[in-house]
This record gives sequence, structure tokens and C-alpha cells, in this order.
Amino acid sequence: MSDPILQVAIVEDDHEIRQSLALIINGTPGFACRYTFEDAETAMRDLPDRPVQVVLMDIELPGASGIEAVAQLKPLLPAVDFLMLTIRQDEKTVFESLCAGASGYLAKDTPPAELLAAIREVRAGGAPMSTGIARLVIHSFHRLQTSPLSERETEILRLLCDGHHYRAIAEQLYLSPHTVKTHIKNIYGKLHVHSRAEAVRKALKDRLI
Amino acid sequence: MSDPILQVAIVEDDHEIRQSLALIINGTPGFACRYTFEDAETAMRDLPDRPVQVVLMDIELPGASGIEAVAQLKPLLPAVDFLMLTIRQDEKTVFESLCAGASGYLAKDTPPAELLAAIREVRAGGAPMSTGIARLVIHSFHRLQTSPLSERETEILRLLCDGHHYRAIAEQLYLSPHTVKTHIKNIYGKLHVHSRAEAVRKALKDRLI
DNA sequence: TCACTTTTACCCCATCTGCGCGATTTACCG
DNA sequence: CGGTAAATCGCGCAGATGGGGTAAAAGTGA
Repeated sequence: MSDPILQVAIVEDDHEIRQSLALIINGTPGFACRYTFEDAETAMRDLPDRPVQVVLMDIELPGASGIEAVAQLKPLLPAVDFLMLTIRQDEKTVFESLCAGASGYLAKDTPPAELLAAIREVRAGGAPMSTGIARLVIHSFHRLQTSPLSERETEILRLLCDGHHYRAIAEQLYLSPHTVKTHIKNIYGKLHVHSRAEAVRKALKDRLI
Repeated sequence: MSDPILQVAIVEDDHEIRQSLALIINGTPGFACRYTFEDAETAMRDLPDRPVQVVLMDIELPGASGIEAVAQLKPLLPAVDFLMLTIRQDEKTVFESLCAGASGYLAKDTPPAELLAAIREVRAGGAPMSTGIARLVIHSFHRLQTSPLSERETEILRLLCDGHHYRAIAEQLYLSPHTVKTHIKNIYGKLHVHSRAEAVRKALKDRLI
């Protein structure tokens, strides 16, 4: 059904790592690595013309970062799976990579066997991640339980986020518009914001609703 | 360092599945399952008093769902890891579970060996997921590249989300407030919304900024 | 070249918003 | 039992917002 030989490309500035990764891949039946790049610029220029299915992407590169490369290449090559292969495990880098379009995120010290398993997994529709990364990602969904808002206020904030006006909120909750106004005022105070837009943003960002 | 015996609880309404899961766990050195619950209500009532470290949670239960149970229990037991064990793999259920506080998500047909590995993994700070779930989660980060907005409009939407007013946006972009207004009007049209709040919500939800 | 989009800019006007002030009732907690 | 927080209702006002127009310059692509 799928191509018997999986074509893998590598973007990695360290010569040794690049060569050893290529050796691992080319030494495994069913895998091939015919294209390696030592910087993001070359990869962004040449990758679109190469018959590649999976790209192992380092993040810290001399010029443009691997994240920028993914952000540019993924829309052009939606069928290609990008696997970040990096030592960086900080939250910001991880989320930026995933937002850019990476389909997996592996630590650079991943053993060869696991690396190959990850490549197989991503082709099978999975999303291989190191354990720490997975926890980071899952944690990002956990809502903060430290909401300073009362139940009623949370209810009103939810309607606020849906774009309802004073009047509509009042009608839905069988309240006077004045009451809604007071609640919203209190919400603003507790969230340290001064407008609907800011409140909506904070509500969604901090998962208050 | 950690307790030599890992205490696991099970919340599952199907008698057979519950028993066989308990058998698997109790038959494995280092694992113990002394508490099983057949509905969410009982689990919510009794679990807080039990010395449990990992909970295997079904979602479809007779009364309250497993998601509700996690939502209530996780804040009370932040050190406990909840692993959803379910046949449901739809996006909504997965995200609701993770938002409620689940640390992992497994298909019900996960083989015993993998289940045990997942329990070990979650205790080690990981977040075990079936491959399909992992891809679903990672996909949620991928921004939609199909933004209908022009560059300028996106720029203005970003400032809108930060809670700026017409005037502040105009000053930051060296534009007339009239121009900003026109842009915002066009943004509303393209996003099919009628207020700042809705625009902010859509922008954040669809990752347009 | 012509049509289209984008970006810029302006007008009018009804409504909505945010902020100032105060007030009552209920509910919970020590 | 008294204090505090939450929830409810009220008024006025300056300024912001959203909706309806119009239009010109600049760039883009067929």
C-alpha cells in the first residue's frame, strides 16, 4: 500500500550527528536517507523538490531555526511528517514547534531503535514524543483550578466569550442588565482587565471557562 | 525512592472488564489493585480516602461520566494520576478528559503489557497515549493555514486580542482610527462575527494570530 | 489592460460599554 | 452573632463600538 522504502531527510548542523543518523537510517531495511541538510535555508530551498516522507529536524541551527523551517515547509508539504530532534525541552520551544506543524518531538539522545520506531509510528498516523514532552503537552490542557471568579461570574464570563451583549446575557440568565453589568465589572477587577476583549483572552488563555 | 507497591484503582461499570483488569494488575509484581468502583459516584465519594496512586478510569458509566469524576477528583488528589481507559476516541471526549485533568488516554483494547507499561510511564512523569490520541492532541496545535485575513488584518486582529482600542491600534500602526475601523469591520465580515469578543474568541480558537 | 484585492480614509448614527456612585438580600464562616 | 463575600438591582454619563455608506491609491494576477 505505502512505498516500500521510506525516504527520510535530515536537517542537522553537526556533521557527526548528521552522518551517524544517516548511517542508522540507511543501515535499516525499508529506510533510506538520501538527503541531508546542514542548515534551515538549504532545506527550505531544496526539500520541496525531494521525494521525502519524513524529516528529522534539529532546532538550533546556524541561521534560521528548525522551527522556522517547519513553519515554512509544512504548508508546502502537508503530507510530509516533521519530527523535531533536539536537546531543547523547554515549554516555549516545544509548543512553537508543534504549532509550526511538527508531528513529533524527540530528544536528541533517543536510542536508534526508538528513533526508527518513532519514524514508523509517525508514518502510521501517530505522534511520537519523549515522555517528558508528552507530559508537557498534556499538562497544557489541564485547566488552572485557581480561578478567582465565583460560579455566577464564571457563567457570565462564558456568555461574554460567546460574544453576547449585556442584554442577551441578562435575558438568558433572567437577570437585570444592571446586574450583569455589575458582575462584569467585578470580573474585570478580579482578572485585572479593562475590556471585553482582554477578559475573553484571559478566560481562554487561563482556561477559566 | 518511590513506594515499592503501586496502588491502582479501577472505575469501570462492566463487571468482567473490571475483574480482568484487576487480575492483570494484581498478578504483576510491584502492582496492586485493592479498590475497584463500578460507577463515578462511588469513586468520587470513596477515592479521596484510599491510598491510591493511579486510577484507570472508564468514561461511559451509568450515572456521572468518568470525565466528571476526574474533574472533581483531580483537584482533590493532585498527586494521583488518572488514566482514561475507554473505547471513545472522538476529539471532544479526548479534550474534555485532558482538560478535566487526565494524565493519559488509552484505548480499551490496549494489551496488558502495554497497559502496565503505561501505568509505569505515567508514574515516571510521562503521559501515555494511544497513537491515534497522540496525533489528535498534536494536531490540535497545528494552526489552520487557511486564514481568510490579509496580513494587515491579522496584525490588527492581534492587537484587538490584546485589548487595544481603535485609537491605540491606530497609533501603534501609524494609521487613522478610521482605517482601523474599516479593517475591523472587514475582519468581522470575514470571520462571520459581530463583536470584538467573538472575534477574539475565534482568533484564539482557530489560531489565526 | 482590466478586474480584483488590499490598504488607506472619511461620514452619520444608534447602541453598547466601562466607570462612577450606592443599595439590599442571602449565605457562609469563625 | 457579626463580618465577609456573593448576588441582586438601580442611575447617569462620556466615550467607544458596530453598522450603514463612499472612495481613492496601490498592488496583483489573469
